Amino acid sequence: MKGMNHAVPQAVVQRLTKYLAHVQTVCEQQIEWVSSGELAATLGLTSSTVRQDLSYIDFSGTSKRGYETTGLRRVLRNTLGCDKTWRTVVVGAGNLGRALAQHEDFARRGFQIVGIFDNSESIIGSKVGNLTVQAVRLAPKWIGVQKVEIGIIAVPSAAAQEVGDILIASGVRGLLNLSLAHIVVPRHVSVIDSRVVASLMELTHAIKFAG
Amino acid sequence: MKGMNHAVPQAVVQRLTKYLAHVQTVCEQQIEWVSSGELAATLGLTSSTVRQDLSYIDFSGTSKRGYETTGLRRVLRNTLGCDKTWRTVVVGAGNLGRALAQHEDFARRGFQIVGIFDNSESIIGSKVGNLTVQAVRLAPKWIGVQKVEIGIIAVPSAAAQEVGDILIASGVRGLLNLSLAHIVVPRHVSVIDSRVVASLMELTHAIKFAG
DNA sequence: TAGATTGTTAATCGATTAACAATC
DNA sequence: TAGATTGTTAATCGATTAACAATC
Repeated sequence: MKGMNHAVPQAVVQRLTKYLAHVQTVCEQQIEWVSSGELAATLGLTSSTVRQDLSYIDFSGTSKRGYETTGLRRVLRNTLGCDKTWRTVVVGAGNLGRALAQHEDFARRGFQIVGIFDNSESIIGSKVGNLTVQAVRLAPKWIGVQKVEIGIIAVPSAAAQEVGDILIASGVRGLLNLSLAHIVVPRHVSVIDSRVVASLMELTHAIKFAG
Repeated sequence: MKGMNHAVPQAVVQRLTKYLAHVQTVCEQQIEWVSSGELAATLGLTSSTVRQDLSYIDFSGTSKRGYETTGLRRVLRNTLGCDKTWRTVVVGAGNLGRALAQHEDFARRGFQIVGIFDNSESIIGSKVGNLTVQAVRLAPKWIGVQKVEIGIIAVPSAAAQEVGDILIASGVRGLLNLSLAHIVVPRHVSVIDSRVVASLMELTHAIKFAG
């Protein structure tokens, strides 16, 4: 209802990605309607939270029926920005960087990996899928020419800030940081920490204190 | 101070992983003391939040000096469970699964990948580092014998719940879910969603509404 | 000692949940 | 119509921040 009022809390944005994942599934099953109660039960939330969350997006439900699935999918995709293609580069062509550059889920959601960079002479020039690993020093010019919008940082923590600075200076608008390091960025750039490794630590903490 | 009182809020646990990353760095630089103000400035928090967070762990600071770095590192590692080795398997030997199985950061933090499984005949038997990809049907027995504690789910979303059920029945205590699917688990098992793909959506949402 | 920094309590802020009138 | 479900307001809950006495 609030539509483009965009002060959507981060906690809500995170849940929107979950709603989209589920709505995508039910759409594929040709199911036409989904209620806040169903979404809540599926994702372990309360229906109140779901309705509150969906009030942030520009889409209305229907009394007695719930939310029309294809419409909800469209608006969630639009709100989350995955209704367009985002030109993306990966810096760091180690195991993780190479894997992400070829990760199908990224392409499917509109994240098109158009380049991959590394600093190691032994890796530069090698192939990753259709792409050839380029030297990091070529990145700034190339990113500008190719109108790259997103940079994925898949280098060791010690190099993460430096790579971030290069990407930002080259004009990317957002960074996905896969390292454990905290990256400082100017206000006009967005960063999200992927937390793959940190997640495992959260998991072991939880295991230690579970039944 | 509260020590093993373990109702540590998830938001706090997430920040503890960040404190550990930074404390690790300063320890390597032979710096002996770190204050709540420094930690806050580095990570973009308030010193109040840092002190409140550290009050959950069994470690005290010193007036006028702050926190002794190697001691803080030890207690954070212990609290987060990365002071021991966790026997871990990966299910799904696609790009992402293979990359994670070989990811150095995991090994460095004590997550020892002892097995990798897949369902595809064309992948079974192939090598991933020192490991050989095994058929998923062999997982339950193998996991029991090998005393595996953690399972990493790197299969497509549609198969994630089924793989989770197999891992849980085999006796793992925690799951790291890399798929976009929501996984339902019994109370004695912990799950953390890694959100690599979802993070990119959070990022594009942020980019759309940034300056 | 004087001053910096902790640990902790109280105040504020924000997010979740409950409740219910509106509605299809 | 009757009943299920939304949208929204108000109440609750929890997390962050401010403030300050204790302390080294």
